[in-house]
Amino acid sequence: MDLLQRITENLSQFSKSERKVADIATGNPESVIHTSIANMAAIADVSEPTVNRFCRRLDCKGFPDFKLKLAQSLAKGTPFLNRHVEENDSVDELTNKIFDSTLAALNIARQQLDSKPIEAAIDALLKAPKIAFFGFGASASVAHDAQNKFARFDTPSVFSDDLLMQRMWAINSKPDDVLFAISHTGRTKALCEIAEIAQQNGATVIGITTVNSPLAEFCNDVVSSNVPEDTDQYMPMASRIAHLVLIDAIIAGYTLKRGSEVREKLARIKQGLKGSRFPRH
Amino acid sequence: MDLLQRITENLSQFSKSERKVADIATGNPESVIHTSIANMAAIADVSEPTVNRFCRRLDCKGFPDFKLKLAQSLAKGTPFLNRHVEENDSVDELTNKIFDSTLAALNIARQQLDSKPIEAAIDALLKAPKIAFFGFGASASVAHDAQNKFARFDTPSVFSDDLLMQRMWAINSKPDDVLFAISHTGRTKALCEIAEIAQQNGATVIGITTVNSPLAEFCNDVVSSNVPEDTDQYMPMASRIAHLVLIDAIIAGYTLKRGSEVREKLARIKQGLKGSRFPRH
DNA sequence: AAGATTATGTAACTTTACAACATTTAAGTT
DNA sequence: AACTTAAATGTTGTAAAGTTACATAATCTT
Repeated sequence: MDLLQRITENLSQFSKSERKVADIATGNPESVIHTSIANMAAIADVSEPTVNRFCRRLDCKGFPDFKLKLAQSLAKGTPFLNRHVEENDSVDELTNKIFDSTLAALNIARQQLDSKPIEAAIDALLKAPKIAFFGFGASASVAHDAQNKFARFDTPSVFSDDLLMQRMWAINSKPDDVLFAISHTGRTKALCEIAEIAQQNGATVIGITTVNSPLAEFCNDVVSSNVPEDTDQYMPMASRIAHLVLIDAIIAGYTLKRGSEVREKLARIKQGLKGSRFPRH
Repeated sequence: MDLLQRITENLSQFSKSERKVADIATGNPESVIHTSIANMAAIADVSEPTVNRFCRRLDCKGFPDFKLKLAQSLAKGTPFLNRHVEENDSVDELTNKIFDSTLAALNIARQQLDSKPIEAAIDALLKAPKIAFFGFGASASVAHDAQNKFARFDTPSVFSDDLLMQRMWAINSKPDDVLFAISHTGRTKALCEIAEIAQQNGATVIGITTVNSPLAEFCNDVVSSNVPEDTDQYMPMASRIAHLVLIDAIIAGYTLKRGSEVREKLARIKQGLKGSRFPRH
């Protein structure tokens, strides 16, 4: 876990002098990583061994090791999840903030990942006669992306953001057919209806959505991203990226389980696409 | 810039012995950061001062400073870029690898970011009478996503992955109209044609693509993600995520420059969408 | 308040990194 | 090809940094 964070969280287990050291470390980590233990001890007004003991208490081998880990903690940067764009930001600042918060959101999603639903999704896909990817609004493009990838396999797949088309597919669905219902909030009424209809016809409904949402009720399997809700200020940003990556993982697993023969086909498809492109010089 | 990357890029400026040191540093950075200069010299089979000189050549104050920067470089996580999924990976491993490599790719894109083209894109959008988002294959869903976001503003915008529709728009385009041409490789022939037609009609063509690609030739502004080409094994994965985030940044900047009145409208739109959803309990 | 326990500092010791100088190797030059 | 010059690499010695072991001071128990 992050060292700087660990220092602030475990302040209680430090002694009086050690806390002085902790204050210096958290207050000015940038300069601490370039300082000697003697200097550090002088600034904190404690003895050198105290600084050393402080490091050990944090599971570091010694002061140099502490500096190393502190440097890494700094490099990783604070989880910039809540760095919202502000009025007077320059384009450069703003771009970095957008990247930062996306990275932070993905990181959180990664850490809270549960692979079981993903595994279940892969198993369902392996025996699916046909597959559909449905979503509305921002989730429509996620569904679009997913279908684009599945178009490379031999199992028939469709994408739609059209309410009636979706409904028709759902009514025509048969057991083992797989429907991906994509929605960040899981509260889109129309999609819940579609999921319900599909499920009534025996299809396997996989929700790329939030657990405990209305949509989750109608899903046989819920793949959740756990991206904090307040990430997306005016429109979906980080949440849909997490959805895309989750689908990437499902596809990677599906590709793997389909065996080497399918992977060769994929390589051939990639090769075949080159005809539509200018060759590299 | 990233130290590990700088070592591999500047291999030429190192002497023979220094290159031995570079090999050890890049080959096993994890253990190097916990080693003394004496040990490092022994492993590389050179003298200690050679190691020291190697560090200085990389603008480090000395060996400890080098270790510090190396540790930071590791913490940023660049090395996970090439973590390809393998045959016997469990679903859990594989999912983590997909997340890791996506994060790594985004990180690189972030570090090598040039905000000037983004700024230019925002300026072009601000005076655009109408906007189009075109792309094929995986980039079609990126274009789809971008249009979905722009639908919230008052400027007319379209998305298409249909060759003829795109061509019609391009022919009908007028000065100041903005066309987003999205393609990772920048080698899709059809898209190059469209871009050329649009440009001939005076439209501003913004490429979300690779610099120096054929497509870039027909663009007034190229927003590039700099994601390494070999990231995507069978189908686009990391590259398109970077494109999405770049577009997010453009939209964020556009939203900001449009002023508070537009932001209020966005908030109202978000509010208005709630009618299509189940309320939160 | 005496003894036990914990916290902190002092001093000696070890390791580490670096500078100055020496030697080797490579590259020009006549 | 032999000599000259410059660059690269290594050797030795030293100052600084970090750590250990021990001593002293502060704090807590009963």
